[in-house]
Amino acid sequence: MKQRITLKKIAKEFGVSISTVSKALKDSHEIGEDTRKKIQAFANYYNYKPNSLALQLRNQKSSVIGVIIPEIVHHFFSTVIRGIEEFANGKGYNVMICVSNESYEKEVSNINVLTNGSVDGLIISIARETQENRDYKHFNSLIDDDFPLVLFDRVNEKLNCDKVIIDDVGGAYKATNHFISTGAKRIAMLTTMDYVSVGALRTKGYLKSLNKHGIEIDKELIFKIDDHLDLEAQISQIFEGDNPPDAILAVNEIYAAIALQAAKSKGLVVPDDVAIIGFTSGLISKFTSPPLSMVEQHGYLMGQQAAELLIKRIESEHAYEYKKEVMSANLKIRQSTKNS
Amino acid sequence: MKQRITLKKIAKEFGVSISTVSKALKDSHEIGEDTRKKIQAFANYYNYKPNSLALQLRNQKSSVIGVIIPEIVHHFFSTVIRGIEEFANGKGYNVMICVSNESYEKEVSNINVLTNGSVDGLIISIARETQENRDYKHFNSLIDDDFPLVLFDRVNEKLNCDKVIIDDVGGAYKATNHFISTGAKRIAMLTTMDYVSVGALRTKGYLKSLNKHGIEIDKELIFKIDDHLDLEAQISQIFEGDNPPDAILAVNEIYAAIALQAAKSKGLVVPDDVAIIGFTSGLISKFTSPPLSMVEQHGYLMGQQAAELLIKRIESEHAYEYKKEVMSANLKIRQSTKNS
DNA sequence: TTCTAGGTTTAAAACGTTTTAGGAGGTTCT
DNA sequence: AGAACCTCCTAAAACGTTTTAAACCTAGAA
Repeated sequence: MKQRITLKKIAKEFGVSISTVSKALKDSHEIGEDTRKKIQAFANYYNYKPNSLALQLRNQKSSVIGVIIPEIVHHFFSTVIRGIEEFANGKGYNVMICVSNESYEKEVSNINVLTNGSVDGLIISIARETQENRDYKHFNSLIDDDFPLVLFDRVNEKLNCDKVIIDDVGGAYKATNHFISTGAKRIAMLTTMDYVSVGALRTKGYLKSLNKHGIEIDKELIFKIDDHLDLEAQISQIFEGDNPPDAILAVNEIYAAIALQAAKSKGLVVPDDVAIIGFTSGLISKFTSPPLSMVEQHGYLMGQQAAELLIKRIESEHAYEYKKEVMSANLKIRQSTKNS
Repeated sequence: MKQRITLKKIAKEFGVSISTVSKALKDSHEIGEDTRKKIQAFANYYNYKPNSLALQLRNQKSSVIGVIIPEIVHHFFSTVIRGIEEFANGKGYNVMICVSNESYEKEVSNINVLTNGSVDGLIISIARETQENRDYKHFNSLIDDDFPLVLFDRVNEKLNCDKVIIDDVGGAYKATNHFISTGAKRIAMLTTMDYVSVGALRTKGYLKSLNKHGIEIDKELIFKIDDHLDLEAQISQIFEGDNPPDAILAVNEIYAAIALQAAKSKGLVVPDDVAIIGFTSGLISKFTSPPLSMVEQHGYLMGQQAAELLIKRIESEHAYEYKKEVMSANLKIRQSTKNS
């Protein structure tokens, strides 16, 4: 790669000092007009751009935001990144992405790498393995150092920092209410293992709705899927019992789509025999047949919110109390549910 | 945020010089054992990490790879990023993502920001608007400076740099052959405007197959969709003519899925009345009914390839000729096509 | 005693930038 | 003539690190 032009080289070229060049390029009145013009023309010709590393070092600020997500090939997360990216860019920040790949190890090492000065703050959604282990010391040490940190979607309530989450309880509550009001009697919950925070919260909303309507809870109707095992096999179990559900609330888009396929392959008609709602932010649900009713997750807004919280934190001189933003989750009815 | 500990502070603490501290932390034999141990213990206690900005400045190397993609909420691109991320991390690099949002302006400004020293090289997929305008001077100036650059998927043949592309011609050729061998007579091509490089190439493969089989080309069967307008409306036109196609090759997953919906809403049976194949890398095609046959795009491998080419280029001392890697695109038959 | 060798430590430059404080040289005012 | 004030420019410090060259001891050898 060709050597880039620096202030030093320009200074040498004209036999002036580095500071003269620096000021000339800033159009400072301290520098005589002809010197200024000469230097500007030269710098322009050689396409001078200040080295941002040097600037960052001097200013003790990188104007880069680090983002650590469990997985990037995932519609929801990429939507969030989009929101972060857009908001951050508008404020003059760039975005550096790392993927923890759901691994505790990698989450820790990503945090280590990014906090070595290359990043002014961090936006993170916690890895599955970390939630499983309940080991949050890497986050706590960040917090102890007052390092700007925003957690989103997969958060831990005990961590003392800014957070932005979806109203998981509310979304599941609304969905379950909708099932009940359209006549469903046996509503199944298709969820994750308990340690995944969103799975637990959505189940909570489901239970809340059943309770409110005085419907007895049947544990046989709560299916906890293990992501490490075969999804299709586990999900098709739903229809094996002798008293199968007439409605299914799925904790994410893939589960919902697989449940739909399984139902159809059992010869069941959706939504007449069984209605389905999934939490989603993806495109799949639009193209299944019938298209899936869903609880919409506004990833884009979530990303914007997270970036806004983070940048405020980065740019504020003094400490202030941590905020928790809750994004509402609304129901989008398509054809996998009956009309009320 | 708390001030981070630096060599200078440690040096002050012990009344020694900065170089002593630096060497002590590197376990250099030049430093006496007791001094070394003392300093190491102290640094460890205060969790000293070298400031990477300072290192980057000194070493004239950031170990960061910049990636500019047209859109991140897109299964194919996020898969590519995943491949880049994984390969780059393995080689000790981090990844910085920018989204051009298909805009020429933003592509230029992203390149400007990233090449200010914050990034050792760039991996880019060209924005639609840039392809539309045929204005590649920002790329050419990068190339003139010998700045490490790899283009992927949406490339321009005239640009003199490393490239990795999918065998678009071959993929479309195979898909069209499959249609012909399963008895299709009127094969439609559902593609983009000509300026999108992949659209043009896939159409080329389609034409090549027709030519080889001595099938006359019917321009009425080539539908060029304008991404700026309503997709559903344009795509449903396919079935309006009085001699509609019995097979459709779609240039991407969304077009294929919409074509499928349109066919079904016309009362056509897929694949009996009309067969469909789409270029895809997403999840949608798996969950439509019937699931879509597809030309698989190996985004993950593509990302790895791109990262490998780039890092080789970054780390090589001397110039060498530019490479073009072509990833093969194979056909995955599901239920939207007849069996041969 | 003086020299040498070896062990331990430091000064200084380098990476590229900005900024504060000040210096040179001229003009103007008293 | 001397003071005061411009205009134009520069030196040097600062950000945090690594590394080369050199300096300072002390012990042992001559």
